[in-house]
Amino acid sequence: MQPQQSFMNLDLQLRSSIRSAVSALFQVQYDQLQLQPTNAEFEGSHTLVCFPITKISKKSPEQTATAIGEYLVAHSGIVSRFNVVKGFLNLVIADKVWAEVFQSIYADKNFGALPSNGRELMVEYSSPNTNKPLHLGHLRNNFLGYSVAEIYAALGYTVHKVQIINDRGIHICKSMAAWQLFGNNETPASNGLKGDKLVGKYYVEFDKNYKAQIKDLVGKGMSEGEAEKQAPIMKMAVDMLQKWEAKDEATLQLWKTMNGWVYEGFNETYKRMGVDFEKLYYESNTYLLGKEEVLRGLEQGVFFKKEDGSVWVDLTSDGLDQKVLLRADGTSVYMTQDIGTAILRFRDFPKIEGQVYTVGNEQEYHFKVLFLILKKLGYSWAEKCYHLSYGMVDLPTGKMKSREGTVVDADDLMQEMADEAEKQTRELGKIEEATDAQIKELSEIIGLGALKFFLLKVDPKKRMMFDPNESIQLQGHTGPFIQYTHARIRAIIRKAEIMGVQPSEKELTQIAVLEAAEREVIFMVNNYINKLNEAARDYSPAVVANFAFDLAKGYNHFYQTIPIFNEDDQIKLKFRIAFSQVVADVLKKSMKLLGIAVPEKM
RNA sequence: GGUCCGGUAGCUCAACUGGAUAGAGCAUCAGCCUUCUAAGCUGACGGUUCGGGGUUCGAGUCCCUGCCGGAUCACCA
Repeated sequence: MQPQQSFMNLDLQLRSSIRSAVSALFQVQYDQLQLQPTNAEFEGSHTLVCFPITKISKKSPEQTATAIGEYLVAHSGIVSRFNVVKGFLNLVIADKVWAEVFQSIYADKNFGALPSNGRELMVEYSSPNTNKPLHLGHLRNNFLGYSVAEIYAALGYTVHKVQIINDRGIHICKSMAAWQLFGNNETPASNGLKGDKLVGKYYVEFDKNYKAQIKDLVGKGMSEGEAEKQAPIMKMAVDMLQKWEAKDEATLQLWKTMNGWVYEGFNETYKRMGVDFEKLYYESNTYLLGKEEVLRGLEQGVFFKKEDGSVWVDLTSDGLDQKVLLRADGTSVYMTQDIGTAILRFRDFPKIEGQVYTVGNEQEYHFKVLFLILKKLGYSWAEKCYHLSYGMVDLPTGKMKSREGTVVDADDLMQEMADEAEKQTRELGKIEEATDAQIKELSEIIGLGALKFFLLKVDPKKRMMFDPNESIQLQGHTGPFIQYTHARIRAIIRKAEIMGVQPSEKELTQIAVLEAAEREVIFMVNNYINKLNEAARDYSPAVVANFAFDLAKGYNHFYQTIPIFNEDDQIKLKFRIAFSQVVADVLKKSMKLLGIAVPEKM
């Protein structure tokens, strides 16, 4: 059931009218109505597909459609005209009905934000390793996860945003080893480098030396496989990992220090990205719980032990394979940690009905297995867990490879976008009285808006192409296009305020005739909640992004055709001010769900 | 090899989950600033929806089959 909405629900009314028509005409109860937007080439806004109804009506599609159309015009009170093309019944909603629809939206101060539905959800996103800085792939991840969380929140859910930080393991030990060898006690404070960048630098340094050592050993006649194990720097990293697990004080100290640098760097990046988290989980805190759970599962016979002492789960009956959960030496693997993390989260937030994991599609198998294991352990919520799987971000030059140095750094990219926005803002020179600081602030909004929109407009599950030249575009199907539309409307509102034009709710319904462009836009705005539901159902911010773009486009069409302030008719003038106001609000709200701000001027 | 995902205009993406003559943006070309912000608007050009079968009133969408690209099938995370 749809929650009660304070604005007039045209769709529901129309559906109910059509059902009445069908039952009156054909004496049959029919609920599977296929209602869709009317194609632009025909008159009308809503189209009823009548082919399926012919089975009931025992008439041709045209006759069926015509009969329903005539009935609706005579009895519904909302349909003023209709036309029939083949089996399609195109309905024209009366302008006074549109005016009422609009008025109810205008009057609803909370339009687009549903009241709490009492349900809780957790959304995990970001979840980086602590050995290198965030990159373009993380940007897609963060923007996606953040946006999905916001969309659910708008629909009345209480949403908890979290992440799991992979703070332990061989990767961070590699950076630690390299830093000890070559760091000369360098710190972010001593050299001014961002903490995550500094640690990342030593991760690269490790790899460089590691490769050189392997090459050297192979040159001395060692096999490649053996050399990978025997390289001194790798032995050092492995040794550190073991010391870490044994809680060696000096190792822990170094680990804490270097992770601390990384977190400082990450926080700066998150701040600029505009994302936030209610609670952070650290693998170093959850992997032990995972281990306990696995041992419990072992006792219960859910898992089994092999001769060497390693613990496994058998998923062959689910069409999957066997999977290791604890190594022979008792140490945990990635899966073990994720089991612990999931359980811990449900203990921390007992009211959540499920979790959304925003993680790349290369881990689809992992999550399939994870959810199955949790189910086997007896956690019923496992079925409500969802892997929000998204495709890789490709560069025109191909795949991003951190080892080949082809990654696009998140900080650099955000800076480039802001710089480009600033350049174009200054070239256009529209904001005459702006200070330098204001221009910087605006450029940040525009640059980040462009970047976020670019990454969010594509269906998450699809792999996407990131062309720097295209992403930096501020025209066309972009965030700034929508921001610009908003800014233009705000200029109109400011002017109306100066002129003292105050739309009143009562007058809004007095408008007799609407322009086509106005009808179209009201139709779109009226569809906003439907779009949010669709976006939530599909975990796809792209739905919201494309909605906002279409709405902006629709409004721009109106803007171009109708000079608002040339209007003598006060009712029309006021209606158009209110109408513009509503569009600006909905643009702002929908962009906010994408994490994108909209400026007052640009 | 098994499993999963994808293939739509020159390029980047849509298509309300089976509906009408498949739509936008970019690029190219032609128009629109003495009027609310031209980061805008209007038009033109652009398609065998990877190929081949099938299902039905109707298929980009569902089924089968082949081709191409990607991911995954680790005691890595």
